[in-house]
Amino acid sequence: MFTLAEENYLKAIFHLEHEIQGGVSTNAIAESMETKPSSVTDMVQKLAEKKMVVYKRYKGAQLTAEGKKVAAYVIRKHRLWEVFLVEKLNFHWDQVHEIAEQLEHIQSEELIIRLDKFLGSPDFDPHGDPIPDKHGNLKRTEKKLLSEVEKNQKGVCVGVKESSPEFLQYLDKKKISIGTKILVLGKEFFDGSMVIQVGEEQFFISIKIAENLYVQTQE
Amino acid sequence: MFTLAEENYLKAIFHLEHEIQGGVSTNAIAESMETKPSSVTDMVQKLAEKKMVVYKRYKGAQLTAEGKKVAAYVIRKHRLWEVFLVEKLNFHWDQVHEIAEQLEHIQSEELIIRLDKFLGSPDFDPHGDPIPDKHGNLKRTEKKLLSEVEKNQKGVCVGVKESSPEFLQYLDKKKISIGTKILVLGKEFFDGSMVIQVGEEQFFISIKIAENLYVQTQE
DNA sequence: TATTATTTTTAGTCTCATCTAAAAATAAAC
DNA sequence: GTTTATTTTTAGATGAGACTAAAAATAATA
Repeated sequence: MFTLAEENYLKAIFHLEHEIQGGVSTNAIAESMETKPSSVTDMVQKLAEKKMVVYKRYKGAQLTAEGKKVAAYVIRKHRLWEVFLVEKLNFHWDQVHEIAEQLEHIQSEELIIRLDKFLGSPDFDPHGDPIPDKHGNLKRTEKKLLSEVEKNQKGVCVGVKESSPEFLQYLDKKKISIGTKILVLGKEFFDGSMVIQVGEEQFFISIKIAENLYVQTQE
Repeated sequence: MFTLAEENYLKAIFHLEHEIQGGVSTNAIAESMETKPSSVTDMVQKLAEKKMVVYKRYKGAQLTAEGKKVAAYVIRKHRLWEVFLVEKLNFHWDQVHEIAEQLEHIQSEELIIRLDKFLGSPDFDPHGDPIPDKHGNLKRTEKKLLSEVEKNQKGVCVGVKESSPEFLQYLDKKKISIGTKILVLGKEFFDGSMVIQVGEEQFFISIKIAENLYVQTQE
């Protein structure tokens, strides 16, 4: 169907389209993929022939509906594998990206159907990013930083922004992991520190913690 | 380290060395890989430069110690993934080969260490083939067909020779799967049929069944 | 042993995905 | 509104890995 390189380009363009609006520039793609602009031009032209992107000289590339679908499916595979690596093989959040980069290119629809079921059809990966469904649709994400949550509001931990070993160890100690419910009991204007409740425990956290933890708030 | 193509060649040569003795011929490799002899010559020369095989013009190729190690590791990965697919994702024996062909090339030592542990460090894959250990050593295998097992001897089912859906369904019905202990109660010279015991059940099987089931006999 | 037949290798070509260097188009600055 | 700067594209080259067709070495046969 698609080569490894083609899939990587589609994925990169998909991500860039969510950051910047309109056509994605050749240079932007080249930078995000650590390759040369001339290589990007070649590949984008190839993808245009395959109707995966709309491309006009000097005007950048835009994914077609079909291109979006393919890209979202690659991302779906990537994120499902990340869940597998963390939940089943006990990898840490920050160790799984490179491996998932490889696993995302395995070709087998059936494999992904079964993997998804095996993992309990998760909606988020270990970094808190939403997993596209089989049709390429993303769950509308209400993901925000814990520091943005108001007093007396609840959130479910869905990932981290920074993932240094020290931070992850801190979270382990405080029994915070994916799916953990967090209630904000108080918020100090002066330094942004918070008092939160996790399970039965109530404790103080600094702004540094709150700014590096993603939660999904109940709507 | 090694490209996908290189790994596949090493694997193919490894398998062929176990079938025929001495150097493996260019033609044999080409046939087993469904490629042309001229392509094989090219690659074998490349592998010889990398000291993975010993190669003399017109004399075939032979794996070096290092080449054997690399090949065995690829096979180890392949078979571990097959166990994962069958045991965890509930694939059938005959559905997993193609997917494992892809998964075996994922590069991450840590992944395989953890996958192995997750699966309980299995010694055999779902087809009854032994899984090389991390050093590339194969468990000396006493694998034989059930039809070769003598009266009053026991064997542990380790795989199937043929794996048609009908046969697998038959085995399911008789509650025979990997790890099932089978005792041969009687053997008919005339047609090779047998009476065997599986669990508490005793029943009759034809030669056709016995010739397609691999067991490991206790030593 | 001379002569076929087979196997294996060489030589040259092709595609994919990348690169460098140079040209062309667009954007920014004076 | 020219001129400079930046971005993007073309042109040509490279390395992997495969192929076809032809040459060379080995094996089989008369």
